[in-house]
Amino acid sequence: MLVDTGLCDRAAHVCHHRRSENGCVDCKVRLISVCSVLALPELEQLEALSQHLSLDKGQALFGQGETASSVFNVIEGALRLTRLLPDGRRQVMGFALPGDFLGLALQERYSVSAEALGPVKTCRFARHDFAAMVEAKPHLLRSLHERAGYELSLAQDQMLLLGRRTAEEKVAAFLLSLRDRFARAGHSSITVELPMGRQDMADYLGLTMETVSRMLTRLDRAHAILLVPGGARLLDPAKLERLAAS
Amino acid sequence: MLVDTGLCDRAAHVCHHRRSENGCVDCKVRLISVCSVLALPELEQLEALSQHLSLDKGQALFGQGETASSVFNVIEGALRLTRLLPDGRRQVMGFALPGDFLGLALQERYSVSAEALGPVKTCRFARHDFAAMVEAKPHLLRSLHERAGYELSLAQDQMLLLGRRTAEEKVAAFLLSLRDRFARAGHSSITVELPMGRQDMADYLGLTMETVSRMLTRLDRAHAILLVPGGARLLDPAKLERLAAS
DNA sequence: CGACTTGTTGACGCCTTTCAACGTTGGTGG
DNA sequence: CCACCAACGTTGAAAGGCGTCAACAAGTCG
Repeated sequence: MLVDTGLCDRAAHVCHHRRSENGCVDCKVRLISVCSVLALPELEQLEALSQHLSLDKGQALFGQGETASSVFNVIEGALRLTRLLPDGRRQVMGFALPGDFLGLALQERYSVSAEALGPVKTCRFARHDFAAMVEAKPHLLRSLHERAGYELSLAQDQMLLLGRRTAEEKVAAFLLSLRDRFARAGHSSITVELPMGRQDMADYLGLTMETVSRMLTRLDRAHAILLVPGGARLLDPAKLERLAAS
Repeated sequence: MLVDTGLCDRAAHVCHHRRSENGCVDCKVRLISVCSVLALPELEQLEALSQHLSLDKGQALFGQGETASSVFNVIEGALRLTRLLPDGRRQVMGFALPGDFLGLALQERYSVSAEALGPVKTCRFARHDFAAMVEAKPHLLRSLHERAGYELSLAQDQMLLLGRRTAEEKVAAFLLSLRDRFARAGHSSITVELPMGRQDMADYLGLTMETVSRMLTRLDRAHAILLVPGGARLLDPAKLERLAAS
């Protein structure tokens, strides 16, 4: 698609050190990220503030309670967003996928911890710089606010799930919601990738690892899904919807 | 403070029909609502768009999925915000208290239903009008966005509670969080008012009414609280914090 | 190949739900 | 004034869903 893709591949290191491929214009997630509301000149302005940051599996991007010095756009890979109880019990608040923006509330401190589930590429901005840009561009703030509203709605879905659904319903609903999220990002497929482990799913759904495993095999045996390494094939989405009670 | 307070009191009905007391300037919740970021001339502008709306106990302000034609500021009383599963299971997403803004995401449709827990007074704006004002005043949008970030953080607290706390912890944490919310609104007291019924608490905490009742009496018998009609006196907040595991 | 991490499966126990009875409060009308 | 009723809350007994503990399987990396 682009002219210097070849060049970029050869000089991959330098390129990644600067910006995505040849800059924001060519960014894989531009059209599904907050950047999509920016015009070209604004995009260049943003690019000047950006900086690429890669993480390996398990690395933390930031921790709950830390001063929020940066905000991030996820370009590639997935992260889990978690909160901890003092005694170590963990709740996964969500999973960040390509196109997601981390720190959109622009608050002083991170309200969750973010850890890479696998290799991750992000676009980093100093919060101060980004906030200044937001201040100068109300439509960017508007876009951020829209996203915040969407996040709030997702959080409400999750509260309903955590409070009022059974284990089987939780797992079924989780698979469907993941499918929908991938579809929104332009990745429609009958096979849902599960970049997170069973424990992460459990901590997301308010269950134990064992129960998640049991429910997945139950759905498998009911021919609603087919478990494959690193994912699940949704054989019977209609049945899944019924089981999810949504 | 204002000249025609006397007049207004005598003509209370008309006044309430128009705006709070003598208008936004005298509004009880002005300093704790989104309006607090508005300068006086802006406040008058807002007042021109406002309209008072009162509800009786049980009345619905709006329903989930309905077109969001209005947004609201809660002036007096409390509402519950709920979502329903198709089979009738209910999750209370939160309780709106004086100073809270309903519809701050400014989305097309309401994501929850709102019902009055008792007599309620609200300040109503046509969403279109309010959105236009927000568009013209970035600092108002900024304020809305800050509130959205706070709401998101509360939602995360609740997800942690729903997913990872025991029944006793849930109830203890609930009492403490209610106390803190009243304190934020300037209503510090050792006795926490409980404007909602046991079923509403249960649907908020992901429990049954019976379990909530049992945990409350258990806390009472442990001398952590004292149950009183319509509320609870927090006898031993420290013990409560310990029991809440927060 | 062996150690380690991750996931699956089974047996058992407990916390919360379910079902049911009873108590309490407040409003209504005789 | 009090009987009556409905809504709300409390308490008990029993059942069940999910968690806990433990063994085992499978995939991964040195």
